[in-house]
Amino acid sequence: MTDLSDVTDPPKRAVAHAQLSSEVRGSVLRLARRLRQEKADTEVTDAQMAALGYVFQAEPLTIGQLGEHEGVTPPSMNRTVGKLVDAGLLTRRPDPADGRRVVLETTPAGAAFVLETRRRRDEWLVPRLAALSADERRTLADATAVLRKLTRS
Amino acid sequence: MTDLSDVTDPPKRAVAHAQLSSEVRGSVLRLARRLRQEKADTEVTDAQMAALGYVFQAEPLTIGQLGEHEGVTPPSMNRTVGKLVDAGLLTRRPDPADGRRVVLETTPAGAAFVLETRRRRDEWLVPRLAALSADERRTLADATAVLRKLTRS
DNA sequence: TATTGTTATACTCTATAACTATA
DNA sequence: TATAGTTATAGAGTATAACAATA
Repeated sequence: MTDLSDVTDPPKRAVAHAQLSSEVRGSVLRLARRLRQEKADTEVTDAQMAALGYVFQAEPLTIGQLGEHEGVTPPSMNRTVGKLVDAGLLTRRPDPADGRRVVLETTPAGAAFVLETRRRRDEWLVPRLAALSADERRTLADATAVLRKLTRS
Repeated sequence: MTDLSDVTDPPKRAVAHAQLSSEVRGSVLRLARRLRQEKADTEVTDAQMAALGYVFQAEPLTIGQLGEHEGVTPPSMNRTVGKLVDAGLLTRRPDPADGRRVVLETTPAGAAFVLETRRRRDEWLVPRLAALSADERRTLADATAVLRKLTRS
C-alpha cells in the first residue's frame, strides 16, 4: 500500500484522506462486528449489554441521558431498562432532587456481568494480540489513542 | 500511557496484552458505534444495510452463506433479504446448478445504495482525519492492516 | 407551560419448529 | 435421508403519539 499520509498537494491530499477513511471504516467496523459476537451469555441482548455497559461506566444516569447516548428514544430505552431491572442487573429509583427523573445504577450482579463480558471479549482478543509482532502491537497501542480522538471530535 | 508493547518478562507481558486488549476493544467498539450512526437514509435498517453490503462485496451468495456471515439463522436472513428484494436492492433467483439454493445479487440500485452509504460515513470521517497530524494518520494507516489481520486470525 | 418518564400501538429483527422442494 | 429455503408463530427493540407527574 502506498503511504499517502503526508501528501501536501491539496487534491492528492483529499484522495489520500478518502482512501484512509475507507480503510479505517472497513477495518474498524469489521473488528467491532467480530468482538460483539463474544458475549458472556445469551440471556442479555446486545441492546441491553450496551445500555448496561454505559450505566456501569457513567452511573448514576437518567433514562433520558442513557437513551441519548445510545441514540434511542426514551420509550425505547425505558423498555430496555425495564428488562435489565427485571433481570436484577440495574436499579431504577426516583431522583430525590427532581421527582420527574429516575436514577439508574448497576447492581453488584450487573457490574459483575459487565466485567465478565469484557473478560470474554478479551479472551478472544488477547491471544490474537500475543501472536502479533512487537511492532504491530506498538502500532495498535498508538492507534487506540488516535481512534478515541476521532470519536471525541 | 506506559509503553508495554515489547515487554519480555512473561507475567508482565500477559498484563500488557490484557491492557492493550482493553484499549483496542474500547476504542474500536466506540468508533464503530459512531460510524454506524452515519447512514444514507432511514428507509434501510442496520440489519438490511449489513446484509446488502456483504452481498455487494461477495456476490453471488446464497441465503445460508449470507446468514452465516451475519451470524443469523436462515429464516431471519430470509426475511431480511425479502425486504431488500421488495425494495429493489437485491435479486433472488434459483441456482441453476442446484434448485434448492437461491442466488442473491445486488441490483444497480442496491450497489448505488451501498456506495452512497459509504460516502456518507466517509463524509463524517474524512474531515476528522484531515484534522489529525501526519504522524497520527500514518499510525492509523499502519493500524488498519493490523486490525484486519486480527479479524482474519 | 415545559420536562421527564411511562403507556399504547405498530413495525422490524430475531429465534425455533414445522413444512416443501430438491439432491 | 439430508440439505436449502420458506412459512408460522412468538419475543425483543425500535418508533410515534398520547398521557401522567413534577418543576
